[in-house]
Amino acid sequence: MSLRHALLGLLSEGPASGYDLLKLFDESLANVWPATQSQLYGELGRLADAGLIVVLSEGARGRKEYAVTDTGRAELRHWLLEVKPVPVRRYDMLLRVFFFGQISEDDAIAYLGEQRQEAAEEADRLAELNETIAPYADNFAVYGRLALEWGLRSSRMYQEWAEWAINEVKAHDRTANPDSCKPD
Amino acid sequence: MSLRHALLGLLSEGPASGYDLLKLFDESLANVWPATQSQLYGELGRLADAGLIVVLSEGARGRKEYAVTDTGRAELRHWLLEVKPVPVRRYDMLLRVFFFGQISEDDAIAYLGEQRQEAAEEADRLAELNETIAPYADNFAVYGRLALEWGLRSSRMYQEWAEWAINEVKAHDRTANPDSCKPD
DNA sequence: CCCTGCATGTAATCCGTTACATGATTGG
DNA sequence: CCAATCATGTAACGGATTACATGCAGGG
Repeated sequence: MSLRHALLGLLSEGPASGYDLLKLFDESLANVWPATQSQLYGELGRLADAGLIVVLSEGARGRKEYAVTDTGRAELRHWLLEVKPVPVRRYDMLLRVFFFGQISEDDAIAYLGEQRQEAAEEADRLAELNETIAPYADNFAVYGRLALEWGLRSSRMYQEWAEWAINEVKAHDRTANPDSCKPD
Repeated sequence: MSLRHALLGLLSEGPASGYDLLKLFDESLANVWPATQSQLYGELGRLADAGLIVVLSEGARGRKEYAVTDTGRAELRHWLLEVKPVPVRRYDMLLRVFFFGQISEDDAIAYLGEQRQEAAEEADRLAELNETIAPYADNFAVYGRLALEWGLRSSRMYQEWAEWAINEVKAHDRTANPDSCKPD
């Protein structure tokens, strides 16, 4: 149920409409907790029903501006301080690695090479993003930078692992076929 | 839809029952793609309906032994070679970091310290697991080791990041309150 | 006047988790 | 004979994705 806390967190910096929040999500939280429009509006309704947020004002085109209530702020603090984060446990990419026995070693190496490449591109993308953030902006920028650094380190690690794994597969290949000789 | 491919992958090393597969899941795939018993039996039924697997034999206590069909093997290969892995994009732990503005800097540091600790424990756990795997066992062991190495590098990176982030928050604290002086 | 952007909602479907439910076999 | 293990299934619920559906307001 982290979407609700993400919304409470965003609203805790100031009132916003569903539309505003959707943009905030896409700008800042997309890399750690994506959400779709329909999910977002649904959750806002439920948050309002639960009294964690309220409609501050209604504007043009049915625009509703929401603000966090004290109950909502308390819930956010509770989640931040007392609820243990759930570690990620599903890696489509690694699952395939278990089944490398079903494809040729060349195909396995090609797969790992692609992963290496994607990780490198992700690292570049994040490094660039890092440049565009003003050094001392709002709270989101300051703390978002910590998350961004995580992404950078993560994609670098990913890249290095893929390089290491390619060599492992090649070594395994040589053990299995000691007479064959393939070019790099 | 990776559960289905995980099942096809496991079955591609030899026939097994739902019960067998459940144990295989918990032993080898739990860290990259967990599955519950009820999910597994449901998916086996759907795979059989779709003709990707067949019931080889029925044993005692209603035991059904499944085997992959050629269609199933083709589907597995297709998934391995042509379907791009979906990158993980939801990090409960990092989402909280964005909202550090809502808690005190000491609380933020405590949070990061816990994460550092958990990462260290995970690294130890995986290092130990690495020792228990026979050097040249079956395909799963050989390639599973690649995934395990990923986990090791990942938890080390996580740990180092948390240490770095703690210092960042402290530095930010000192910028905000230049006169205060806290013990480490 | 029309297109773009603002703005909100609903419905269908899938995947995953938790809990419930049941029964057969085997070893001590 | 009893407990542990083998073995399979169903039901309820929640969260996420995709697609559908609608309509207003402002600028060119």
